[in-house]
Amino acid sequence: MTARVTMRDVAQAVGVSPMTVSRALRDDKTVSEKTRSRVRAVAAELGYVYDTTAQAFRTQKSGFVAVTLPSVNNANFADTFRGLSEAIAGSGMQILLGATNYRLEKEEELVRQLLTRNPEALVLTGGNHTDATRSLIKARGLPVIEMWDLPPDPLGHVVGFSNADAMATLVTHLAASGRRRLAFVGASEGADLRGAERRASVVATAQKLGLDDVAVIDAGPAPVSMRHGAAAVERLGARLSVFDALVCVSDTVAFGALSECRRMGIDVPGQLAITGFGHFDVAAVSDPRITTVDVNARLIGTEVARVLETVFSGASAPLEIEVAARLVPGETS
Amino acid sequence: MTARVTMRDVAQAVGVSPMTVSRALRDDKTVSEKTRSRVRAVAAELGYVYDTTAQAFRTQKSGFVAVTLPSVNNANFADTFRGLSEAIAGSGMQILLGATNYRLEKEEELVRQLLTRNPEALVLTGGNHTDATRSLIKARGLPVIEMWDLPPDPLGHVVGFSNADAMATLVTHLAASGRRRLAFVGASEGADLRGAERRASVVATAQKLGLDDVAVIDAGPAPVSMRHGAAAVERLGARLSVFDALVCVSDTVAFGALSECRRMGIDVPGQLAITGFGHFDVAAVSDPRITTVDVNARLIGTEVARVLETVFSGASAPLEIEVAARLVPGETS
DNA sequence: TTGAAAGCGTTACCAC
DNA sequence: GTGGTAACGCTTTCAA
Repeated sequence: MTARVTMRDVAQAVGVSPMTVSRALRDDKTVSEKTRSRVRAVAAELGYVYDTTAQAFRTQKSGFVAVTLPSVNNANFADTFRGLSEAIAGSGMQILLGATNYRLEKEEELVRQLLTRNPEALVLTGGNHTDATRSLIKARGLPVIEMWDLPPDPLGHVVGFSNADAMATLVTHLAASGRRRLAFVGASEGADLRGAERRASVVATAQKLGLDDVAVIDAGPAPVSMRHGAAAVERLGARLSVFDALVCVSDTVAFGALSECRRMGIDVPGQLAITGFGHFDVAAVSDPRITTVDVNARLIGTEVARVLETVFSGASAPLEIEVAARLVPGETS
Repeated sequence: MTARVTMRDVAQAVGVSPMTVSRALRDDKTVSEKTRSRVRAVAAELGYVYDTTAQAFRTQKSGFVAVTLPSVNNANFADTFRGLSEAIAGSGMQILLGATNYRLEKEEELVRQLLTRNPEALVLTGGNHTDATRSLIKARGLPVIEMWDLPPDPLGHVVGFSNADAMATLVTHLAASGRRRLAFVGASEGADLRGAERRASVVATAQKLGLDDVAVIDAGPAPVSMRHGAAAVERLGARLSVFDALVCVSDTVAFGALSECRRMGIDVPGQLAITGFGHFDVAAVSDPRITTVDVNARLIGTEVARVLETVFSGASAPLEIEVAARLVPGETS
């Protein structure tokens, strides 16, 4: 393991100053064409690797955007991440990713950790944060984007949609086709805040439309998966006949529920409607296709990238970008 | 936006030297208990945030582990990432993640970029890399782990399984239950290298067992999704009756194929067996459950973390850890 | 078109 | 138990 090759080494080999090497490698036009190509050649030959850490230190610009997601293990959030990564790639920014596991305390810990890396911006999922998280961020005064939600009191920029509105549309759709006895299947109270918003909206909308009181079925701790959806339906067993629609917190839960219904010989949508949320592949491909809401997860990522560009180019007024969530009727309702 | 609070500021406020602050914040026992708590209190009061960039620069240790994955948008790789993140969290290492989109040239570009951040180790998916990637890494002499494969000529450590063996087991299973006319459904040649290994193994094993020649069905460019699986079956139409088993490159493709078969009224597994790969949730939950191979994606991540710990604690001999992939019989075969 | 000097915030090392 | 000094590799700034 030989010592690291630095600009100084390259400079020595070429017979110029480190400063000239620095400029040459950045394609600074004030360096003569000839010197630039010499420097490039020698750098390659010596196996020189640029040190971004040193650059970040010197310029006090890390080139990092810190991002927290509840989980990568969720096709929606993964889509957002991909949209963001790909759209941001050109700008030379690196994403520093952390998963909160749907827990605000974990988010706080993560933010604390991420801030020590001097990110130039912070992207958070959702509008709920601990007080400590909020003050950490405010004290730092760096650009923040909250996504996947439309928080009433945003920390900075926002790219999201109204989970409540989206769910209201879904319930209205169910009511229009004659469903009146709804059950909401989601995670236990507490962890999944967007899920909780959806639940509250289902309950409120049903009430407004004069439907029966919504039963809330606890499918387990967040994140709730396909298995949780199936298990919840299995546990309900015969009591399922009380309902004529199962409103699931996500497509994964809905798919689990749908599969279990098949096993139990329940006719979907004949006896029971099932709806999901998120427009996951599984909803579009399953037979029957699951009625769901497309939240445009990928676009959220892309839009966040656009906001970041705006921010880095000097703009300052907080942006609020609402991404449309739309009903995608399937064959389960 | 006030100037950044540094150790110097804290030192001044406490009335000690920056050096003492540095030690105190690291809970160095040579600093008196009293001083340590004073320093902590003042640091909190001033809103001091530790600068990891400066530390990384000074110590020449970045605290980063660079990881490349073909895609985050794949439950298997996401599981590996999660296993790795969670297991590594305690060590204080941060993951620097990049997605290659299943392309070696993109991997090369990523590795180049990631290396400028001085990662202390590099974790790559698969054993195939461009020559440039290989020499970049070798020149740097940093610990490397290749995962998800058992490369014949590894760059360093390995945590993986044999895609070929796993697939051979699956084909043997199909042959044992009387299937003889197999079709392999996967991505187009080129991109998905683990997929290509699986394909080759299916073809070879079928030949060895005296089955009919395997038809290779191109479901599209990697990554192939549920939709691709469904579309491939739809395109086959009546020609599907030529086969008695569909061996799919992944569970997502298998699920798409299964759903389309349902729509077309094809009896699975009566007329046609379907197998997947990866033990995704969808395989275990769907009705019928899909026969698949559990590759223990999460464990791969955990084991990579263990190897990293070993490496960071000073060990040097290349480790090769084989993670068992096992057949998970379902109801589609 | 090129170079010299200074410094970003932290810590290893040695001194006291 | 604490402090002074120097250095990590780069780029800003000013000078030539």
